[in-house]
Amino acid sequence: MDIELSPRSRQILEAIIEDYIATAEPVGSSAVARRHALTLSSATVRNVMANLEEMGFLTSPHTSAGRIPTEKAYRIYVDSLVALRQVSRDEKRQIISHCRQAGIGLSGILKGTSRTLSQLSNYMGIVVAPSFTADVFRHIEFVRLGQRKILAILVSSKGALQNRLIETEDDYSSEDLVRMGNYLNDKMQGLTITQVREQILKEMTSEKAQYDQLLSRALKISEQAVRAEGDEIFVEGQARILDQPEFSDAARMKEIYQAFEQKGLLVQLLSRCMTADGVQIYIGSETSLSKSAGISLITSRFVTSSNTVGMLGVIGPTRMGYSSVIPIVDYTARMVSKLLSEV
Amino acid sequence: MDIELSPRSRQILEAIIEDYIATAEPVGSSAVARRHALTLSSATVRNVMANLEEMGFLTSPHTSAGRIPTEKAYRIYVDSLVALRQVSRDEKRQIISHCRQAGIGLSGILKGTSRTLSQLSNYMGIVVAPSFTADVFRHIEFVRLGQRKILAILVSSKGALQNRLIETEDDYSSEDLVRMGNYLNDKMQGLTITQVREQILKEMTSEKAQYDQLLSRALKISEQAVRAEGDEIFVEGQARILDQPEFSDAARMKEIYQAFEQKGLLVQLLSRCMTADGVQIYIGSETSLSKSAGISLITSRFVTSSNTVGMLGVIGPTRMGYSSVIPIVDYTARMVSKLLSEV
DNA sequence: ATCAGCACTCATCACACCTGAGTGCTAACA
DNA sequence: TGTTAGCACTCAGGTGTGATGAGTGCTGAT
Repeated sequence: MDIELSPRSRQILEAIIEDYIATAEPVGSSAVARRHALTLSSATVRNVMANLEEMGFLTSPHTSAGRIPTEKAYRIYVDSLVALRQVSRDEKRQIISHCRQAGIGLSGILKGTSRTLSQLSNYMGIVVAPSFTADVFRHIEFVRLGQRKILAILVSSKGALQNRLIETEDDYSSEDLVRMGNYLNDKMQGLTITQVREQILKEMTSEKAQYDQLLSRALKISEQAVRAEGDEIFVEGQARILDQPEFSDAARMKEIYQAFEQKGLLVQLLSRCMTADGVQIYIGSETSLSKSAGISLITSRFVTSSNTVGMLGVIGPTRMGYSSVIPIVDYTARMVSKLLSEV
Repeated sequence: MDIELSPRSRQILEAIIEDYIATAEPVGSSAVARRHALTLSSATVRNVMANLEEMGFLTSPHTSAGRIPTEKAYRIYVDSLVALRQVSRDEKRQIISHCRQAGIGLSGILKGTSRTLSQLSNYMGIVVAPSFTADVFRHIEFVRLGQRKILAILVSSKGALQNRLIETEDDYSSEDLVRMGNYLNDKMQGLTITQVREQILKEMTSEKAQYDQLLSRALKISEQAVRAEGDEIFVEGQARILDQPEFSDAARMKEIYQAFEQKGLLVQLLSRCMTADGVQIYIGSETSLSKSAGISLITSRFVTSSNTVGMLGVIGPTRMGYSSVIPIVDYTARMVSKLLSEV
């Protein structure tokens, strides 16, 4: 497809996209000819633009307006046209210092990170805390802390640890707890943690559990131990999106906010990004977020010391400053990984 | 002040407020005369309205429009005019069932509660999880769980418990931990938990700590144990606020969202509500939220089994359906208190 | 292949005008 | 004295008209 594009066409397309990103207004032929010091007249540019429109890279909102890039144009732009900016020294400094700032511990850093992303990009920053429910179960241990209080320690195959305090209705002896642990460690080898939970839930309704009081209660506790705590997700800079001229219209904004309110949707969207390495870019309908809202998403993975994987990124309008945001997301992901590996 | 108001004036004021709440449009004299089947002509109503305007209960956006209530009007309305609706059976059912739904444990219930509030009121639901930093410190204990892993158990004078897992850089023996505990229990009696933390921070910089390695590290750990975990706050239904016609204007919306983004502001606002019992109502500028945004807040406290206090409520436009929202907030607070005391 | 020129389109703006809801005031009435 | 009908006045908002200008597509010359 893009082989058909002559170098000149590509250059013009790039110019249009960048102009549009800068101004948010349809760009006309003369603007391209002028601002980009091409040795071409506006008429020639017009011809090229007509071609580009036919190929589906541009549309015009109406006859006598300039043209605006389509999703397809953005796609080819980020794939092959955009010249990525370097992350400036100042930005690097900010990323490193601000990420730590918001608080301590994992969630503190991540919160700070989402804020930093939002600040640097001027769009919405978003961070999904690593969850290790996809990891393979290795070992579980229950420790009796006191009356009706149990500490569950869950280890995944990657060495990730998860501690959880559980308060129970009845009291259990240390021996009971050891037996519970052995039972699970024996039965659940090789399953992912999500699967372990499913298995437990299944057994809870089984015949055996109906008769065996201890087993039944053990399952209940275990279930709490492996239950996925709602994926922590940090969104910062929601107000910033209102700065974008294309969202000054109330109806569209409403659409966006409603989409975000179901955080489940976001998580789902973002978990797709977890599998691949490096920066990933979703443009407009590729996000499969609200159909018409013209939103783009730039994400990257990060890794913790215990090898669990989280996701961070930036959400903004399709008309986003890709050239600067992409490197920022990339660099931030690296830095967060580094920061977390030090802990 | 409101003694000056004749019964008729009050009745008319009430009618205007309720009309305005229903329609969000300035209400004119004839509308009042007609819709409320008063045996009065519009001319008479006009006279009364002129009085009310002079007294500061009404303003007109411009000469030939109707009048809209001022904050002062809303104040007197909620204080003495409004006829509170009963919470319907259906709503009660919803409150009870939905609050439990979102998940388990405290934060699950609270999340569900904020969603329920939002759904029933059609405004924004908001819940602040109880924090016990204002409670008086009673007892702290450190338990060694394993290499470099400590469990801190903090008890407040009201009997509230807080467990926290702490990972340390160095390893500590059980004896070390007991000594640390004794030290704190001894020194910090009678202070609130917030004060305890301040005290610890102070001592960390003291001369003694500079020389005493163990003390210094003990303080560091203790500080983590009593550190206030960012008050959990659940906001649900942010998109709903866009339904309100008065916020269809983009600039105002932006203001609102920016205000909410600093959750600190919200927390501050809400912690004011913690002291008093029963439903509290803040109208417009009384919220000391963004000055011009015309926002009201209806809140009530709830109490957990361990006697810590949280806050829940509804945020909406000043032009809010007070008559139905107030009872809903009231009832929800009672129900949540009950729900939590069962745990 | 490039470009100057030209006719054409159409959103946007400014201006004027009209309409109607709502007001304040006054004078009459109970 | 309180209430009401009537009337002149105000002013936001809608509608219509014409001018403006940015931008286009096409054509014919270079």
